[in-house]
Amino acid sequence: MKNITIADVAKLAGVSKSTVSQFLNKRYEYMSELTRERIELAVEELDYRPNIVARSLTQKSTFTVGVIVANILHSFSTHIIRAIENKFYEHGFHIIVCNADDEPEKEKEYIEMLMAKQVDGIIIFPTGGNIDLYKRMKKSGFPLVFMDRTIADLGIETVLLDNDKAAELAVNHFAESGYSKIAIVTTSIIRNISPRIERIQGYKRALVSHQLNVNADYVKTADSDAISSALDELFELVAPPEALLAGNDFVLMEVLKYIKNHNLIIPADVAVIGIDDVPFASFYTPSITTISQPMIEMANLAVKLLMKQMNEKEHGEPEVYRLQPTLIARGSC
Amino acid sequence: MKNITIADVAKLAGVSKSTVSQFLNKRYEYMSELTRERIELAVEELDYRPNIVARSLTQKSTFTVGVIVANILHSFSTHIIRAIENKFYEHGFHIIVCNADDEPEKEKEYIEMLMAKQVDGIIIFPTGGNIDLYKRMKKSGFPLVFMDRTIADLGIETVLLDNDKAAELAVNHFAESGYSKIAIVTTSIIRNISPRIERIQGYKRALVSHQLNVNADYVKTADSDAISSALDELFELVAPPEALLAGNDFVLMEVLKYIKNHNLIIPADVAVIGIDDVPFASFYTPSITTISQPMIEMANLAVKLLMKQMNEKEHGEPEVYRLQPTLIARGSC
DNA sequence: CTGAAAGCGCTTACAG
DNA sequence: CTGAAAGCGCTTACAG
Repeated sequence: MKNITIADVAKLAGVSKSTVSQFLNKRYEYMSELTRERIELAVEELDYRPNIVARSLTQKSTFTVGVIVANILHSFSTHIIRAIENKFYEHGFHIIVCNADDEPEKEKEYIEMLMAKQVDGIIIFPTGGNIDLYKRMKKSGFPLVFMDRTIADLGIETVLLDNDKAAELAVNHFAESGYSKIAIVTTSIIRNISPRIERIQGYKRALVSHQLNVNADYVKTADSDAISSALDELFELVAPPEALLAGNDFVLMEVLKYIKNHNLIIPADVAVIGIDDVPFASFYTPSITTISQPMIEMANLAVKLLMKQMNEKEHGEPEVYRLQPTLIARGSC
Repeated sequence: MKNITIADVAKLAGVSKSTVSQFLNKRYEYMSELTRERIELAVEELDYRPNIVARSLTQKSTFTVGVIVANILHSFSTHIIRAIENKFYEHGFHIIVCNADDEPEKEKEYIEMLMAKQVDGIIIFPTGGNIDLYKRMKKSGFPLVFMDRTIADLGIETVLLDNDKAAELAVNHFAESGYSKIAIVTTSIIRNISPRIERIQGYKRALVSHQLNVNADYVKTADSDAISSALDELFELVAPPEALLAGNDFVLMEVLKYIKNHNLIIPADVAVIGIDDVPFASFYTPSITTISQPMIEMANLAVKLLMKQMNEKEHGEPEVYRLQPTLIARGSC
């Protein structure tokens, strides 16, 4: 069951390996009709498939890129991965998906493994825990794009949501519906995960622009498993909030669980808006008003930027691209 | 910015490439303490990383496996991918995730690309549209495991849910709650996608065992976008069903949308059970009774079977493994 | 228009 | 205990 190689094709077609290689790479210009046909036949006959590993070794390109997501369980991550995969498929590239599980250590191992595997570039949802490594990659000119999260002063091209704006849209909507006691809940902000920080900033700024009080008690950050008790604290306040902005899909689910368990009514007791347009938003009761991210565009842009880096030796000034969120008004506010 | 290779290390350490290679592969037995230390230092000094592509070429193993899912948008697929990835990570393997998008043509391209890339094995959620190709792979001894769906008479190792049992659990639960007008809705069964067929069979068998009528009008199969009209037909029957078994997560979502749009009450107007324990089941109103698949075990088993095939030349008799579902009783029935 | 040769960066018998 | 040589399956100048 030995593999058939270019040598077998060459022998059968009665030409040299070089010529077969030219054929495989569709460089027909200097090839006689006859030669071409004979090779074509031989390839057919042997059902020959080029070994891409060997090709990669000579060409210094594996036609594979890595995608390391911080946490694959976010519906955002899954959708982005899918869109990235789709786009690269069009270009004949494969992606290797890695899940850092929010652990910088795991992220580091993945980066090293991917580079050892000679991937042509990497898209990372950075955990933020490997600054030195990011710097070294950047310095060595390795094609690299950040997604979803930005890290200050690194000069790495980044695609992310205009998070400030996302929070602002939500607060505007709450305010226009007459709410003034508006709280925000996000997952943990250790390691300064940028979207969370920016969403809180945007929330505060928007409150101010509506001449509303910024109440520190109304800003909660907690790990997934502690969100329920954070909500307890919120609702035990003398003046509990009447509107809740959920910072992402995890938080939204925790909020909805909490509301259900405490027999609260949306929006009569508390209005809700979630950032990330989760699949069930439209048929939940009541339907949930959400802020949607332009995921396809974000994915396509990241792919485009990475491809550009892979194709050009000269890298331009890296930019941070902030795409615009949209509010989808439904029944929860 | 030239890459540093084993030759650079050898030169710096003052030994041959062979010896460095021995070192890298941790074959220290016949190596003097001194040599080892010098190589260690040289590797450190140069920050040398082996090129895995080159290694793969000689070793005929890429330490990479492919996973082709029929449709990545099912929450089941995502969870399985995550668990597979986790398990392979432990073994030092990477996975390349491909999404066939329910298109046999795309599945075929992926299989060919993965094999050209010399992956060590593939786990497929088969679309069912490439029987000849599956056969050829099997015949050539290429490590291959099917997940979620089985294809008759192919002799390929398969891990899937006991689908018959899944439907039975649901029907039992409906019956015990006093329902007799029980319908089942699944996505399209063209190409004989096995879980759908088996779930319908299990449904029928369970009805019989409860001495209930098997009413052909109560069995609906339709593409995602046609489920809504299938439900119309169901509810326009002279004797509309009072209980609905949703064949998977897509169907469940369509069912819930439909129910919401028509102002029906669960379970008063219609009881609902969904196969696949979707994330929102526990906090939906009412909470949704579901049939849960043992996803982690299924993933781990598939990995184990594939690893076994990759490590043994002699393949034993391929088996079909059906894992057991569990019913999670909640408020919708 | 086509082929011989060198090279990509490793590993693997084999010899000493 | 260590090294020279061949080989993995391709591609790429270069020569003719």
